[in-house]
Amino acid sequence: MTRKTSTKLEDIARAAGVSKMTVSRVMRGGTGFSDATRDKVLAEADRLQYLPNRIAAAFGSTETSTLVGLCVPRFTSSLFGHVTESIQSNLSRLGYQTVIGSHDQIAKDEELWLKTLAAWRPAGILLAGTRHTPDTIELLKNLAVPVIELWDLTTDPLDMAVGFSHFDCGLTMGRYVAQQGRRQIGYVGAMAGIDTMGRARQNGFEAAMAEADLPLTAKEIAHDHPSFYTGFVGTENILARNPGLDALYYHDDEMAIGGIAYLNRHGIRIKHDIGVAGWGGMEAASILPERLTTTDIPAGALGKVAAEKLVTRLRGDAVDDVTVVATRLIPGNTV
Amino acid sequence: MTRKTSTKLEDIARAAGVSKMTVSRVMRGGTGFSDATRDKVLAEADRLQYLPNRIAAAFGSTETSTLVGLCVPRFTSSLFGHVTESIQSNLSRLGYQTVIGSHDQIAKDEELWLKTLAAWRPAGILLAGTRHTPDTIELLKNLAVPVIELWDLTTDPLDMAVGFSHFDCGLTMGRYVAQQGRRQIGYVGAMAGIDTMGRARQNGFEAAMAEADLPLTAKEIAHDHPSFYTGFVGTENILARNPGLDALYYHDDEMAIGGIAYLNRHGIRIKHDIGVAGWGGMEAASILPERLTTTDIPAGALGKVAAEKLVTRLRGDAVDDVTVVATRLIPGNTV
DNA sequence: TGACAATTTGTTATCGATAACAAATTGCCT
DNA sequence: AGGCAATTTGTTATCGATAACAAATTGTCA
Repeated sequence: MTRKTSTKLEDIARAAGVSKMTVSRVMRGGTGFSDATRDKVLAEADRLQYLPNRIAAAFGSTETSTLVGLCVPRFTSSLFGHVTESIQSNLSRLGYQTVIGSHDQIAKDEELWLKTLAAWRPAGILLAGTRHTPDTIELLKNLAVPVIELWDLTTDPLDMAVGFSHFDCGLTMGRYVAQQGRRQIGYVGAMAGIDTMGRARQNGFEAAMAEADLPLTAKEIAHDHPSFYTGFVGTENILARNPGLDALYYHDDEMAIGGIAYLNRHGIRIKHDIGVAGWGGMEAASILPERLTTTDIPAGALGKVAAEKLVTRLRGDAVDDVTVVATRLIPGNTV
Repeated sequence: MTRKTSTKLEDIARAAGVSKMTVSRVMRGGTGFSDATRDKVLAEADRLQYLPNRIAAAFGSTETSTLVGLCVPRFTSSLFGHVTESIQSNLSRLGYQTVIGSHDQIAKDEELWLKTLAAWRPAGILLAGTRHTPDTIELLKNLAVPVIELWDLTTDPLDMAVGFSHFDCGLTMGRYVAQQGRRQIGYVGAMAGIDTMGRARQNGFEAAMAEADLPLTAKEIAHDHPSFYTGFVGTENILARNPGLDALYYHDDEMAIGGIAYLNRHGIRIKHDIGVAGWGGMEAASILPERLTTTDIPAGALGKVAAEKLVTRLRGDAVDDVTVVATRLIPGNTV
């Protein structure tokens, strides 16, 4: 069997004239060795270009896996990009490595990803979303590691959760739009029947309509992913069927901006003729002549909180099961 | 020492009445066992809810690490989001797990990330960029695993490369803009002194200007990250200093769109008064009333090629050192 | 049927670190 | 100096799989 020949603890131990257990202790930086020993060992490790072997370390112990799994719907979304960036950099800072997966809202794909990840005995798991297959839930239970569900707090967490209520986002926006005097209000969505969180926002929005005795006049839910184009076309479709609409709530800002592009191109004045509200607080909205009415999501903060909460738990300290991240309605000037 | 109690090969072996070596062979799906044995073993594995232990497998062998490292500048960029998405899904399909890092154009951060990843003895490494510290290069050499540099082909690859020439992107666009009759041309960039690839595009662009005997009239290179806002402000600055400009080439589409927002807000007509060219082919450009003049980057294809190339090499088959991914100038209607 | 090849199965050693415990050394106090 | 505690260091067993080789079984053909 051909073996790697890189420096190992035993080589350092021999060179420094100590046992490899002592070297192990020094390398892990705890206590239980004299200053002289530490200096000698570190000098030899440096000279021999020692590269720690975490596979062997994880194998020999129960506690030292530093891999953390992160599964999101997709990395091409601006919000998930910020979450990923934040989680990765914070976990890295705390000494963990991030193993990623994406499921595109297909719970079975999350399960398949989790199965391969589980073979690596990760220290913890972060899942964006709350819809899981029964096998996923059972596997997570068997793994017995901390799990944080990100993004949505609509349902009970499996273990821990960091996020906010999408229902409340929709509810709050719905109340705001109604309060601005809009009466013929439509919803333009995406990923029909697949995206539970967009659906939760829609439900919240409809609840606000019901409160105000305003039936949600129209809905246009595309089957595609949310995108500028989906918003553009969705707006075209909903207005063709419902010419009298005076406000539109979109799945997200990207679609809202696409919708605004449609409205601009057809001489329909934003706010004056029709109100537009988005969700997500994406930077792209900054190019609009008027500030977009939307809900700001602190994606970076969410990732940071999640990473720190996971590590706190891994270190054995107590943490709250659920952390709510504050979202903020940005009134803007488009409704 | 408290140990995990999950099912191991030995448990299956005992239950199925065979040796654990036979179970190992069956689980890995090769040959060297009868159909009857395989069925018996798989049935027991299923009944006992066997979860493979890749840490032990990787430890016991030289060949079975399935972790692949991916380091990009940041995950919040649309293009890198697409690359990440594509690499992750393709590596996953081929049986590998993706461990991510981001360096935000700081070579030292890439090195630190690589050092922690190296401890996991990854099967391969994907790096977006070609600027590395000496220690990074030495570590990669010692690791002796396939390395693919993504994105830029301007310099010689360390091992393998998948990408395109940023210099050529700038050169081609520069020639196009000059050919459209523009004579007073400015460049609006970002991450001054940090981003080598944006710089390469700028160099190519300037080379085209020199060819056409057009000195690049003005440059405005922000220190910030590229963003809509950076493009907005950069445009304001460059025009304040150079009112006569008749074309602007931007670091990327995001900045170009920000620039267009500025121009629109000040009644400056795109194309008629001033030409605008971007880079990247981002979807957000689809909201513009006219199609943006830009260079389309096939980020998804690039990721797929890189993932497949890495795996081909890992399987021991021959691959080309360098794969060029075709970029495409989109004439659009803004220059 | 016998001989030899091909296939299937088992045995033993091993990867590189850590846990648990034991032993040796050092420090501190009276 | 003596005795006890605290610190430092070493020894042994072990994690769960795979590689290499050996043995047993099955298959094939003259």
